[in-house]
Amino acid sequence: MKMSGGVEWGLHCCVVLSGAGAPVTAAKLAELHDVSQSYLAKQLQLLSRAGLVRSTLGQSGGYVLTRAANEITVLDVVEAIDGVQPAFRCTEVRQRGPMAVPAERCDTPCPIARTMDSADRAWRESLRRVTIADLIADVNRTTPPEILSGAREWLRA
Amino acid sequence: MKMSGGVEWGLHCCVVLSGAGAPVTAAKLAELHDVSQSYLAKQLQLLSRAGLVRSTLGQSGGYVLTRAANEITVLDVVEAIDGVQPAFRCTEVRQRGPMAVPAERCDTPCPIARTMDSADRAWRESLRRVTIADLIADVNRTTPPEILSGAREWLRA
DNA sequence: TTGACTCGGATAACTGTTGTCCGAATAGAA
DNA sequence: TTCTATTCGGACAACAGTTATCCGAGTCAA
Ligand code: SF4
Ligand code: SF4
Repeated sequence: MKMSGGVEWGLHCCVVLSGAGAPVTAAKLAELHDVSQSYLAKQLQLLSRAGLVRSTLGQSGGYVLTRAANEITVLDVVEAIDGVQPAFRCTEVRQRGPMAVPAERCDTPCPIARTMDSADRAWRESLRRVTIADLIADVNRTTPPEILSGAREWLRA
Repeated sequence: MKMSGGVEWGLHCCVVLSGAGAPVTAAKLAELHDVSQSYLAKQLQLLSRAGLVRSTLGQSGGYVLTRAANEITVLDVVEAIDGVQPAFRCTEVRQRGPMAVPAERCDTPCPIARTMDSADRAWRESLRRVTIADLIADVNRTTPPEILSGAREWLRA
């Protein structure tokens, strides 16, 4: 089980975008994080489709957040990039084989599916509690100020 | 993000093994669930390595649970088959690029990694609360008795 | 009007998962 | 004790999903 690595990039991009007032291009973001700009573009497309960021075309274009940082949860980003379907997918094994349970008795989800679903919900709920604003606050507290201002300056250039 | 489909089979096998007093072969389990016996064997190997089941070779051999059903949690099975490493893996983006944070300042995990780790722990904790015995109790409650006894009889043959 | 710059979706390479096979080891029967 | 039928175990391919890339359509500023 492996989550898309693009989630990490997406979260970093949201944090950076929140700090920069002007639109930032995908190329800039890619260079700042030293990752493939083509692939990062794909992740930004996903964020755009989910309505988390808005893209501006043409010169001096780029990406901007559509909402305030405290209105975007980590779960929003994860679901935008990694998808919304849960990790566990039941294949209805109980309806196959010689001792199959008839389909009309399978109206209620089996205990296995319920357990997995409950765990998945706990996971998502945990991610929903943290917003981009929380991340920013933590970054501001733990990162040397000269690096923060330097990065902001580098973005503007 | 997708969990190994073998988890579902592994859980079903644990439930079945708990009901059968005698060792059950991989071929029987595969036919009962109507899945590839070669691939199911692979999953059973993983359960064996994790110490959840014990294999007996030779004639009248097969698999048996090593512990009581209420001593085996769903998390045990998941971790045995799907692995123990969390879905999110940090690539330390912050140490790369023009505005890299120096490595000596990265002693504490960043907020993103902490958030993901917390959610992963909540997920695992939720799975740890349910045991195979709980699953069995639920199955006994919701499955027609004739199918249960029929399956047990079919296994013996 | 021009022009250059932006994102967007369609297109390949790669890693991880799924599925299969045959050999080593064992328990029971002769 | 020997032999054989039967079992599991790890090594070997096929598939899918993820990762990475490219070029064209559309847009804003000059
Ligand atoms: S018993 Fe549960 S996990 Fe198994 S096939 Fe049915 S719904 Fe899926
Ligand atoms: S900031 Fe967090 S998620 Fe990003 S690279 Fe560093 S540790 Fe990983």
